[in-house]
Amino acid sequence: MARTLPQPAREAIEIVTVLQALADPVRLEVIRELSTVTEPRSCSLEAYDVDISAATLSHHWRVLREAGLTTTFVDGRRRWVELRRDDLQARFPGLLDAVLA
Amino acid sequence: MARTLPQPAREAIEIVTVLQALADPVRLEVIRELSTVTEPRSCSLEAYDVDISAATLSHHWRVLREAGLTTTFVDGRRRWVELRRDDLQARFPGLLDAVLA
DNA sequence: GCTATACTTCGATCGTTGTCAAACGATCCA
DNA sequence: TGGATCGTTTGACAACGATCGAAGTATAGC
Repeated sequence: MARTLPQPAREAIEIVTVLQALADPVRLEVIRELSTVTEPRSCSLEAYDVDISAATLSHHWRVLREAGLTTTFVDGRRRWVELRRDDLQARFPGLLDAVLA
Repeated sequence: MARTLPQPAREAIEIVTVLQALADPVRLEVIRELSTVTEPRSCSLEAYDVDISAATLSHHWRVLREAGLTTTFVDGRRRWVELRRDDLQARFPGLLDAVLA
């Protein structure tokens, strides 16, 4: 896990941006799938139950990361995504649980 | 309070639609202001701290109502809006609290 | 070095949406 | 009945955003 792509600090995460990021069926789905595991998960298209191109999924990862919902790790050619549970819980307690319930 | 404008039944409220409705700064603001009172509140522009036209606010009330977030009552020339707290709490427990906190 | 791999970025398309002014509809009241 | 008021709807426009294929970038492995 070489480096981490740029992402907002915990205090810089904005509620409107988070809601905008969650307000898309594809992103909500991948966030749900991310929430079922605790370790980082592969970024790749095959790992998710969505019917879009790799380019589009890449766009969604960026939106989620820039909104502060996920962390992306780069490891060679592979990328890994992880939900920022703690940061989100600290910033907006209960929000993620309510959305994913 | 003559009639109530059409709105989705509790079971028909969708999470993505609710998130889309909340993911706008103006709508989030008026929802916040609505949440500070328990009775229905006036629909009129002067009653809210937003910098838009009456036509645009009217559009936002429609989006919120159709998403299932609010109920609109018609009484003569006046309209009143109310947060659907119970329906939202039943459908997505904790969501509204988390968003408004 | 070369080539295959894994994902991103670019450029373009096209539907969606936030916005306003103007027109409209309904209601109240003199 | 005729205005004035309150709010919606319509029509138009610009900005945004989801999407894709193609080109680009970095890395692994030979």
